[in-house]
Amino acid sequence: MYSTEEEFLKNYNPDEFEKLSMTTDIMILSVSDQEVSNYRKTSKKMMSILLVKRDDFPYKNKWCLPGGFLNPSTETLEECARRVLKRETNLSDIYMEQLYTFDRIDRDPRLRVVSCSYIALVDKKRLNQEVKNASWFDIIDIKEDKGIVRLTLSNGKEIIDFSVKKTLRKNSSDRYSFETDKNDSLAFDHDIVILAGLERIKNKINYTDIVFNMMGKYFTLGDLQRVYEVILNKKLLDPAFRRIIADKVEKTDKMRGGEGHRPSYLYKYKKSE
Amino acid sequence: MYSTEEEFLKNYNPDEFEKLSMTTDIMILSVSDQEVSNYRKTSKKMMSILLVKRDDFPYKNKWCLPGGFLNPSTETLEECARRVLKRETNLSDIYMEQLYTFDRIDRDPRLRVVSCSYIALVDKKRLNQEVKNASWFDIIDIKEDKGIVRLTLSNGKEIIDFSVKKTLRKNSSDRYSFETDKNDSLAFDHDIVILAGLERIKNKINYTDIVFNMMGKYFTLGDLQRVYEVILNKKLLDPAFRRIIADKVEKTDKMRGGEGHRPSYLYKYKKSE
DNA sequence: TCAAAAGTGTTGGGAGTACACCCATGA
DNA sequence: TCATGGGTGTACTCCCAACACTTTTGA
Repeated sequence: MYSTEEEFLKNYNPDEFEKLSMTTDIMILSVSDQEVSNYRKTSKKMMSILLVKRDDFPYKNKWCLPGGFLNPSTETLEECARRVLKRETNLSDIYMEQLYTFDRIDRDPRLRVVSCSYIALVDKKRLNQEVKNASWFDIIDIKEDKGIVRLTLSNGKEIIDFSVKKTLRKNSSDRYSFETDKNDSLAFDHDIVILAGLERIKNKINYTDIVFNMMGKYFTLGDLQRVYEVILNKKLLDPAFRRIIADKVEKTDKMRGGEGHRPSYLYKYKKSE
Repeated sequence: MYSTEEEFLKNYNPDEFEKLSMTTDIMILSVSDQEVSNYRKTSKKMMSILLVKRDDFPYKNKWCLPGGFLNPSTETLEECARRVLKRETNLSDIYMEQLYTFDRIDRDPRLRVVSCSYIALVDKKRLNQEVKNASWFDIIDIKEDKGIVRLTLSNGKEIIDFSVKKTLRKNSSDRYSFETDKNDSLAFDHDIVILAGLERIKNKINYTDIVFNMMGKYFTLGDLQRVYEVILNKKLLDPAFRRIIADKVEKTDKMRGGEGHRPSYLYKYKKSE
């Protein structure tokens, strides 16, 4: 192989190389409310991911994250990702960050594809456009047992599940590496992308303000807390939670009532300059 | 542009696309000792980065991170990075992790190149091979002022410096994005890669055991503390530091003396569970 | 003898945990 | 009236910052 650009260019012959393509794949994450029978209870929150149903050959009837090929002559990866995001949500101002570049050599049997994955967070209520083949899946269950994480997703009509092996990487490394355990429903390595994405959000929620990208302008502290709880996958104590987020939110004089219990003040996000 | 693989493949014509290439660029980081005059004092530690001098046209006499082109038909990005690492250090068991994928569209004026960058941590004392054109640069100064980070590097003969603008990304985002402020010495966008890499290490040192990849088998707690201090760029208090790392290290019965002050026990890394 | 680093004990404050409690609502 | 969530006060624990202090060495 060529080590320097000089060498590379000197020997550059397009036909000698197998063609290389890149895609961006985006995990668009939001939070949805599950309606509940008891008039007193608050609605249960769940994380949801936007998936697209494929109808082309090797992946017929599988679901995958929205994605698109990079056009190397006109756009950057981020621009490519934004283009996909616009196509799927019709919005341009969504929070988005690069997640990881995945490139298992056989991830697509037809082409050598390197995929740069992104995470996007959005308030589902902002979306109005129905996109062909796209559907929101709620994460109705996450179980972790002996390093195997099992996810169950549902879009109301169809239930899919898959499991991923989560291992600490060898030799005083840091985080986890993921490996498919069982996956019949998602195309490519998108099971891994989703797990890595959820892990990232789980970490970041503690030291950043990213949650507010999934909230509307006004929200109750109970709502906010339930979003935290579903992302962290654990119950939080009310007083503790309120103290922690106290300086990130601003109380308004609006209230929300009519819910079978004491009404609550609405808050809004307070940017800490 | 094509949105799905199906569309893409149907229209696939290699000549229509500008060729896309990928490289891996690796920030190989280590810690070096600066000899000191006073026989009592311990040697000052500094972070060092391995840079390669270029002698090809557009970058003649500029320095850059070691890197290499991906061969799409035979290797993954990680394998490509390991190949580069082996070439530069002659070692195969170095700690390495993916950093970020950079792809400014004009980062290389001759080709559309997407670069996937990696960080590698190594104990400099393990290296014996001299590599042509490669040289270790010590970070002799880091200054941050009004969002501009200025780095000064020296390899003993040559001093280079550059500065990078560090901004919080818009709209309740999380971390920083970097942008070149002034850079006459490094090729491509490697100033950004270095800053992003240092930032990553600085964060990770607190919640992982990555430091030990830069340490020899046996070390004193003073040495270890000084490595933390140079990475975090601040002084730590001895008792606090010892408590924090207490369960990560194991005391041995070896000692190091002959240094003009009380000798110290040597410790080794203790893998947790 | 003494400067420098090795190494340890003690105290105080701030953050998170846990629990107890009261308030307001609509069916 | 009462189940339910909204909302607040307080006591306790644990971690870490800060400081004080002793020990050991080579020139």
